[in-house]
Amino acid sequence: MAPAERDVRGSLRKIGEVAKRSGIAVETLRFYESRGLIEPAGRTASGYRLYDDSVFERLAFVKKSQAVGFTLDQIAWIIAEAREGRRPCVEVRQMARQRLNELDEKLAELRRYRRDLKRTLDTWDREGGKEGMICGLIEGLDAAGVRPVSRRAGRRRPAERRKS
Amino acid sequence: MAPAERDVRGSLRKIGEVAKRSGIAVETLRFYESRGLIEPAGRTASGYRLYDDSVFERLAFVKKSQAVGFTLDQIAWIIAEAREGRRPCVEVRQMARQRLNELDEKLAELRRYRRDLKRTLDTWDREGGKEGMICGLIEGLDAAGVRPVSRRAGRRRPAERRKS
DNA sequence: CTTGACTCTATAGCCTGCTGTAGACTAAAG
DNA sequence: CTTTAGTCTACAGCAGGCTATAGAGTCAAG
Repeated sequence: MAPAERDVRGSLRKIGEVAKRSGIAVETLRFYESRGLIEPAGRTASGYRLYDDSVFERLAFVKKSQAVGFTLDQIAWIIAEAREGRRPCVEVRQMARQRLNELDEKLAELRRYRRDLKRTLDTWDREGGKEGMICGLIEGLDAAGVRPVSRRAGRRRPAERRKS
Repeated sequence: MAPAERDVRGSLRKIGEVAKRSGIAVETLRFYESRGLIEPAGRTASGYRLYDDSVFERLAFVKKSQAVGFTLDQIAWIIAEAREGRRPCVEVRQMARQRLNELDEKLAELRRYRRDLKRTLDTWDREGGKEGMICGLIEGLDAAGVRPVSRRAGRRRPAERRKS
């Protein structure tokens, strides 16, 4: 069936084969192209994209960068820099460090959150729900972020209070 | 000043006051209404929403539920159940347990991820980047999720990204 | 030649929880 | 009465990374 079943290295592949071999969906590949992440080596007369094997390295680069936590925009930026002959390694390192910080924050937040949730569940298991209009389980919790009628302010996120 | 500066409990409040007191933006309150989370006690002749103080309890319920990690749809479901006279506590507990599981998975994944990233950064700091077409820092990493044509494949996780 | 898999472009939708805009009306202060 | 802040509805947009659809053209096997 597949016309390029032979594993000839160096041959040009159509998008479907690249998709199969890379495990990345055809539409995603086209999407990546639109985001400046990859580019076919050329096109057939009828417009089919043709890729050489370097696309796999490129895709690996993209995946690795995603694994570091970079956004597609960041990755596209890195690739564009490289294409213009620059070596964005310094910035890449900086970006990665920032990711690590964000990650630590997120991790700490998630741990706090998990601890609270566990505590909540344990409490529920021990005591069952108290009475409540909807579900005492929830209503028995401490409020976070809502001040019921007369408490001082204290927001966690600067997401409110703007005028248009 | 504001017409309802007096703290008369039991009086009806317009949406702006509810927003101020709850710390939740006006548009968000309307959005919550559209999602079945809250409802005004009534309307003025001219169509202004009027809330009694129970809205604060409701909003607290919503916030607490969000803190447990429930989606707005889940919260709306819980509220709807309660409105039909049922006590969805059993399901709530189940949902919370599931959240805890998801959370543990996510936490484990994030920890692995952080460890890898840290390792990557340490390596970079020690060795600097090797040569590479784009940035040896990244290209020196192990692929995960992409099989570059004929090298040993990646690891267990099937091309997963951490996502919300 | 027919069939069916494959590819093309362009565009819209998904997910979640909001956020913002336009255009019109209402309320309260001065 | 005028001004200005508040409110109304309806709908679009955002972030991020895809995913899907429509409608048309292409290619190779049978």
